[in-house]
Order: sequence, then structure tokens, then C-alpha cells
Amino acid sequence: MKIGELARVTGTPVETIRYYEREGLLADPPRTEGNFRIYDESHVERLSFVRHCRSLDMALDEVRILLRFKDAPAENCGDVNTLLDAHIGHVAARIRELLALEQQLTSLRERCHEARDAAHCGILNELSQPPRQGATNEGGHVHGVHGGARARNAGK
Amino acid sequence: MKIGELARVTGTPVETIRYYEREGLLADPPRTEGNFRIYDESHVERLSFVRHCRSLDMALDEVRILLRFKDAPAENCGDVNTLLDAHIGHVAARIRELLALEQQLTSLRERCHEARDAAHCGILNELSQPPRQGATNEGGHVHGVHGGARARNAGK
DNA sequence: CTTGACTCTATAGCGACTACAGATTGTTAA
DNA sequence: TTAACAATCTGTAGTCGCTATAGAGTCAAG
Ligand SMILES: [Zn+2]
Ligand SMILES: [Zn+2]
Ligand SMILES: [Zn+2]
Ligand SMILES: [Zn+2]
Repeated sequence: MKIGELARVTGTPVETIRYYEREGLLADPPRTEGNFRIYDESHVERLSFVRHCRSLDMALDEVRILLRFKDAPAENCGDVNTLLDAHIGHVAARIRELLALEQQLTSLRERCHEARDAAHCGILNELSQPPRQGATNEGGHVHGVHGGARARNAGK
Repeated sequence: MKIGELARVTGTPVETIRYYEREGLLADPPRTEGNFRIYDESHVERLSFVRHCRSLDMALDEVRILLRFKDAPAENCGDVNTLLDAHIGHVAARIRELLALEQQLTSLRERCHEARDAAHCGILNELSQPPRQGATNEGGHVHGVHGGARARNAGK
């Protein structure tokens, strides 16, 4: 199959497949005479694996490690467990952070009930004060609250 | 005061201050003869405002909008409330997403209790299956789980 | 007068894609 | 056969919010 079909069956944009190849997550596939990439079932499975990991918000570096274990079936999988535990920790840490944020935002929101002139808005005034310190997400890798293209295109 | 002191009193890296200036969040300040930026209390307040917003994980575009209200004190602040409600929605959506993720990861983790050879690891096998569909974060802007430099340097 | 701390601009990198432009290849219909 | 069209190719630049250099210039203290 060509790249378009692989994209279709795995639900992955074509450009993303080529990106994974450049990043070394997928091996360079064979080509047709006309230089088109050709894939088979093994490529489908490998890409599905990567996409499943990404759907769990693992970093590509984490996926690379898991792929090394997939490629070395005789190896002991203890480090897989360790990696997964760490990643669960990344997610849990970000959840705690966002819950604290949600509280701060909710309390900020209460400072302005009826709209009035900006000069006396309780929200704008509060924001001019230095922030109370919050959670710092030391060593985690789950970030941000504003979805980029990834989030916007996720279901297509 | 020069940029270093502004950085110190607001807890902001010097490069970040220059970045905000390039992005139009801070106006170009006056300069000394030797071309050094000079700031006063009004700059401290404006930068503190930006940093407070950022500590609440607002996007710079959201901050820009709030700054416009700060700069127009006679304007009605209704849109401030709307923006804040939307942002609270962004955070809440990301929390729901991460909670679902945490569950999926925890259930995945249970597929391997004692370490064995990778070929028979329940985790690696499960990851080879297509992912169950999860939340998609449509329209939100809170993303990722893997902290970059921002997260790592947050407390310095 | 030299050292050293500070500041300046400009540029490149991060992660995980996304979105082109411009060329080529393959498929189908007139 | 040929012309249109879809699919694919490579390469490059953009996204966001910074961060991290390089290489030059400015300034105060000793
Ligand atoms: Zn992780
Ligand atoms: Zn208000
Ligand atoms: Zn928001
Ligand atoms: Zn295992």
C-alpha cells in the first residue's frame, strides 16, 4: 500500500507519517520505481503502536524507548513498567497543577459579577497584583492548556 | 531601572522581557544614551500583570486582550468575564481529558505485574492494538503532558 | 586601564507536528 | 493519445512561548 492508504487505515495525516520516518520512529520503507513509499501490515502495526502511545500523550522519546523493547522481544520488560509508572506520574502531576489553577481562576472570576468599567473591574485589579505561587511541575512533561493544531485536528 | 532589575523584581528572565516587547505585550521603553532599556514602576506593574496571567496558563493572545481593557479603563468589562469563563473552560476540558488518560494508563499498567520477556509483555501487546478513542479537546488550548523548559525553570 | 558584569541584536533551537510550494508520478476519461 | 486530475515526492517555514547561544557594545569599580 502507498502512504495515503496507510494514513487512512491508521488515522494519521500523511505528513505525520513522513515526520515519524524522519524522526527515526518508522524505518525507511521500500520504494516503487517512481519513488513512492510502499508499506505492508508490519508497517501498519508499528505505526498503530506509535499512535496508540501518542494518544496516551507519551513523548516521542518515551515511544522510542518502548519501540526498542518491541524490537528486542527477548529483553526483560521491567523498564517498560518503570517508564509507564513515570508517565502516569507526569499525567497525575499535571492534573494536580490544573486543579489548583482551576481554583485560582474560579476565585478570580468571582471578583467581577456585574460588568462595569474596566478601571474598577475586580478581575483586572486582581491580575495587577503579583500571583500567589502555584505548583511548579518539576521534572514533569505535561504542559500547557491551549490546544494547538494537534488538539484541533485530533478527530479528523 | 535597567532590564536586569526589572527581571529581578518581577521574577522574569531577561530574554523573556525582550520577547514580550517583540510580541507587543510591553511597549518599547525609553533608552539610555548607551541604548540600554530603562523602566519605571509602570513597567513593573504591566509586566507583573502579564506574568500573573501567564501563571494562570493564559495564552499570550488572551493576555493581549486583557491588556487592551487595562489600557481602556472606561470600557465595559463584560468581555473580560467572557474571556475568563472561556479560559476556565479550557482548563476544565484539559482536566477531564487527563483524568480519562490517567485511567487508561492505569488500566494499561495492570497488564504487566511481574517483569518478563518483552515478547509476552501485556503492556507492549496492548499498545499494539488500536487505541480506544478518548476525549479530543475540541477548541481548547490546554495541551501536552511533558514539561519543556518553561516548566523546568518555573521556580528560579 | 583593565577587568568583569551587564546589556545589546540577531539567530537558532525546543516538541510534535502542520502547511505550504513546486516538481513528479500515476490514473482515468475524452 | 492526451489532457486533466489525484496522489506523492522533497524541502522549507510556521506554530507557541520561550530559551540559549554568539559576538559586539556599555559601564562602574579597582
Ligand atoms: Zn511522560
Ligand atoms: Zn469586571
Ligand atoms: Zn485559555
Ligand atoms: Zn511487561
